[in-house]
Amino acid sequence: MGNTPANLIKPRERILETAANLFYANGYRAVGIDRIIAESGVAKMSFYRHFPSKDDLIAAYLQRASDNFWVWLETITRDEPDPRQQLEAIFRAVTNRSIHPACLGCTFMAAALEFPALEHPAHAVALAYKRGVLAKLTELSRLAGAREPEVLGAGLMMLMDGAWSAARMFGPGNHAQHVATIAKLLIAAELMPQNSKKS
Amino acid sequence: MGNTPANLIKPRERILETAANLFYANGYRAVGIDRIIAESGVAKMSFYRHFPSKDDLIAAYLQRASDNFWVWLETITRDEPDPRQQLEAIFRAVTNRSIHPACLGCTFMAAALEFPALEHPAHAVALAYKRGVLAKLTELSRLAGAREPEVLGAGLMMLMDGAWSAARMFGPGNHAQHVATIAKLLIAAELMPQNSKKS
DNA sequence: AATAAGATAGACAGGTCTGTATCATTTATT
DNA sequence: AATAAATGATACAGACCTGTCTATCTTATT
Repeated sequence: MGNTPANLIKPRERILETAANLFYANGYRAVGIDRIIAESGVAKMSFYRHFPSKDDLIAAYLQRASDNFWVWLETITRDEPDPRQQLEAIFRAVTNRSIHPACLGCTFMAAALEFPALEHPAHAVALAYKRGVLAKLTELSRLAGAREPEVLGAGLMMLMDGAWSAARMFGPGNHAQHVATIAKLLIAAELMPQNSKKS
Repeated sequence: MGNTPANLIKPRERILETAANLFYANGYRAVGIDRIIAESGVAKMSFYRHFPSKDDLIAAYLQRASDNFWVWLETITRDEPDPRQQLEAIFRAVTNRSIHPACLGCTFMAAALEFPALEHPAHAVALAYKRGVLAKLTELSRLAGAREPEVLGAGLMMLMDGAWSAARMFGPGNHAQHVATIAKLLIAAELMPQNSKKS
């Protein structure tokens, strides 16, 4: 008895899985260690053996979330033939994810808001992730032939973060449903030199 | 002695002012009642006479922040002759604010992230505010002659929230500096029918 | 089978949080 | 000046939080 699948997974993974759900849905300060321990079915000392402190757990969770995101991005863009279509594919995926009821916004943004200090481990992991996304979008913009890749990259980045914000703030059925359309429009505009002349 | 200006302001205002600074900079759960009381120089019972609970204070603060925002928006758009230029003026102002060192992102977004339940008073006030902004941007888009005002309004809304996110996540000198350029580009694209044809 | 390592269970310490109670003092009203 | 209302200072209760300690039990390794 008691040989439920959950008990066969090692404690560290069970903790990270439980923490992921709780942190994402409720935030970081709102979720206590006791609750994570109770819901993951792990002893307190086992927890502190794997994670010296709550901040360490948060940082580990964010790192795992970051890794997961890059895998997700890779699967999305894998079959797209060129940079422009890769960008458009990314924003179709963002649309699909944003309007899904399970989407509760961006957990990295939540980390930055709850831990304002840039040096805080949680903020640092979140910032590294966001820097990576911005760099990726900028690089794809450059490869797609944008006149000002940094500007287009910044614009797409803001659209993406705005979509996550909409999901959290408005709940299901929010205006992030239009992000793919807007992104496509923006890409088209920045790729046509006649539209990007200075004022 | 002790007649410093701060002591001449009524307790309720001192509390709201202190709470504004602390909540905006640190978040809501991270700031305790005791700290607000200490820094505003008010007795605990005076606090609880004006605000029955911490949640009431948070809601009152957010309502005041919302009022302040609409005043700010009014001053920005007052002298602009037409809807399109009003939109562009808004995003110039967003740029200026985002890149300022004192900008720590959007306090309403922080409220939505720390209080996920849509029914929570803090989230409710934040959501009402965001709905208002989205409606305003959509209305200006419509008046400016956008083919799909809801799409343009949604896009501008996401750009704005993305700019606030950038400010919080990256600190001073972030990619929100390009939001005015991007917004202008997007408006131009959506106002020219040949660019908004369906795929 | 013997030994070492990891996990469980629960009590516990020290701190912080929200909110209440008590009582003296200041300010405003009449 | 007398009275009512608002504020100040501080102690306190009860809950919760992070992290530690001890002692028992299960699982790997050799």
